[in-house]
Amino acid sequence: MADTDLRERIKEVAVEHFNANGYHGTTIRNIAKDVNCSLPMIYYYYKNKKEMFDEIIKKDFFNLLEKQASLLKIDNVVDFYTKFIYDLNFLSNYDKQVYRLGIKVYLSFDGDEELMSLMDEWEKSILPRHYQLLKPYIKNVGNEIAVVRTLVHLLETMIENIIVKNRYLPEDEIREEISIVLQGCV
Amino acid sequence: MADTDLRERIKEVAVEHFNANGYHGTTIRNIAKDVNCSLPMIYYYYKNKKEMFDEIIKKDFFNLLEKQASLLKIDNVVDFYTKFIYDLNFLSNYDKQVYRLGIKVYLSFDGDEELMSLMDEWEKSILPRHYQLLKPYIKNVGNEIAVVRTLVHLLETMIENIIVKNRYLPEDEIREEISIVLQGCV
DNA sequence: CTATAATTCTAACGAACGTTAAAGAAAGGA
DNA sequence: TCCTTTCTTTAACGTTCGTTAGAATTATAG
Repeated sequence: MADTDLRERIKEVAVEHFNANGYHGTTIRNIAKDVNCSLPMIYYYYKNKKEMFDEIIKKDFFNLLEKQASLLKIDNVVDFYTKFIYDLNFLSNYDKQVYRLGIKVYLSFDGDEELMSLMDEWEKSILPRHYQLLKPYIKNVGNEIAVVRTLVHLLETMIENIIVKNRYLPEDEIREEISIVLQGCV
Repeated sequence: MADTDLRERIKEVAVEHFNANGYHGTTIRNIAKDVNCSLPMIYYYYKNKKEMFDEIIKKDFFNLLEKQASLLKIDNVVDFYTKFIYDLNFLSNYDKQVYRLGIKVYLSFDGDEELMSLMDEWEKSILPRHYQLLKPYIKNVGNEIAVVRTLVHLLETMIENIIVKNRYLPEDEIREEISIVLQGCV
């Protein structure tokens, strides 16, 4: 086992535990047991429980979000958003769990004030980004902003179904729903 | 203070704590401190921590859901769903927090397997109920089921915004989004 | 081979947890 | 008045928590 393999392994197990039991329900001892290492090893690689949780959200979750956002390049609008959501089905287990944990913090079901405000900032950037993306392709009048807002809301629910409830969403259902929202606009 | 006033007060404070800190992050001592009673008083009225949590979900949350569902009577479809969501803004603080806690369990962010499966049953009833409600008013062909599904998904996000993120959703925004989904069908 | 640095362990610390025993106050009917 | 039931408290139990001290082991470099 190489240098930081154990560190990564600890974090993987921690993500599972934080997901299953929440921050307070997760114990360092249980993590160590599942990793098959001694308890103080956790403290060798991480300053404490809180810094571990913070690293998962601040590093891994936001990396994931940025990676996702960077993929936002449009050809056909419906095709594009369908693929965007559909691909979430095939994220790695670790990425899914990090994503799930992030959503948990986003909904202020876990984490602390600091992480929450990071989330708020991110959220504020969502609508403008999608509006800018869709702008060149929307031909309708008047209610474009409402359409983008509705679309983003719909995307949120679908993301939650895949990531949080761990369901498989078939491509045609995704396409159907996106088409309904965008019908006549694009 | 009457007979069961203290019992209710304890539950109110408990709901706040479960919401803010999760099941494991909530301590009986902190509840007692906020209620301004001694620690064993909690055990005088509730068998233990778990039964308290269970009562909140099984009694209060599901009562709330049923009360909401019983209001589902349609005149004008868009008006109706708009009002349905808009009224959530004005739920009492206690009802909002119970609702929030229920959603937390629904997303399996808290609670246990038993509560989760209760939620699953409830969830299965959602789509058929809305489909039956909307059926007489939908005039479109082919994709009615997808429209209902999309509508329910949209409703979910809006409920989450009001209840979980504790935001005020203005009536016209709600109406706009519902209209976009239902456009041409109703 | 030896010394230094990087890992990993056993053992324990104080604090906080859920829960309960046991007894004191308050209230109400006889 | 006294007795019984209902409410409320102080004090403590055993357990588990996050965290650390300090020593043992392993790897690395000279």
